[in-house]
Amino acid sequence: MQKSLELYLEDLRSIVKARGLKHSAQRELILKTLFNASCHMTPEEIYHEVKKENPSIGLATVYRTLSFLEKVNFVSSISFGSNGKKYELNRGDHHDHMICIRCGKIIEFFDEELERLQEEIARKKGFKLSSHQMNMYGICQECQA
Amino acid sequence: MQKSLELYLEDLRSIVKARGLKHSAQRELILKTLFNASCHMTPEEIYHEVKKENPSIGLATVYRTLSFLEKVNFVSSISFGSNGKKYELNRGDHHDHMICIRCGKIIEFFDEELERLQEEIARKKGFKLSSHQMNMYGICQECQA
DNA sequence: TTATGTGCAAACTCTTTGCATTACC
DNA sequence: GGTAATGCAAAGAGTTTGCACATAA
Repeated sequence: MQKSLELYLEDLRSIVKARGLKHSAQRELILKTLFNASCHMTPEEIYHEVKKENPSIGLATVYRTLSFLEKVNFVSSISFGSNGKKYELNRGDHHDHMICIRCGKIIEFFDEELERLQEEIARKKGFKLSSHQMNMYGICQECQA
Repeated sequence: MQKSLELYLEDLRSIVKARGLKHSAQRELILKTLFNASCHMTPEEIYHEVKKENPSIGLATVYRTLSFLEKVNFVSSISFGSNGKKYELNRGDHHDHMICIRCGKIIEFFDEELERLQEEIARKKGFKLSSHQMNMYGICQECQA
């Protein structure tokens, strides 16, 4: 069962309240946009999407909100070197990424053994793992054709 | 046995010649700097280091050279989101990274099972793997103290 | 009323590019 | 002599910040 948008919004409101911050329509709109997204989005893409519903929103608000949402663990980002980041909503189902170097497509996957192995490697080095990111670069099935 | 600087330079010269390009002292100096580096370096750090030996070198040359060296697989980079990249010489021994989110230290590691698992996951998805990058974020042993 | 959030524009950082000049082959 | 490489400065892209105003509590 997937977590609903309503639940995300409720959780966001609790966090906002708990931190003594204020409710904001923009923040919720950005969260909603990420909820509806079927793929990873750049800040610019989010900005354009959000503008459809609220034309007066500023790009800075998108950046500020994304930083906030990442800090409170609502979203994750993937870095693309000097080409910036892409964001996605944390849907509770952790996964890693295969990135096609030809068409840019991102394929998500989850592998239990991989997760277990990572924990083990970190433990061996005395490293307290908080998160990880595994990116596999290569050519996807379609682009090979 | 580690590959010597001389060998790196020889290999670089063959590649340069094979591509009909020209020898350049700057390129070799940058390669040498990466060879001597004990840790990952930003373009800026490389620039400052290289400047000690050749004060007239330009930052653009560093960027151009790093792009070239990465393209011919002499160096690898790690992305730090909007904070740019860090480079390291490819010493033939592939490894992954643990990055301390407190002090920024990068710990390298290699795990055979992890490598094998990655190949397997890619194969299952019909993905033709060309490289991967596994970054584990957390707190290193010293910072935990 | 008071502090947070916003929108705008300017500032900043990292990186790339255009161009005249230099260096290699 | 011809072409690649360089150094410089300017341009670009992505992101952050200062500030006045708007808005939630």
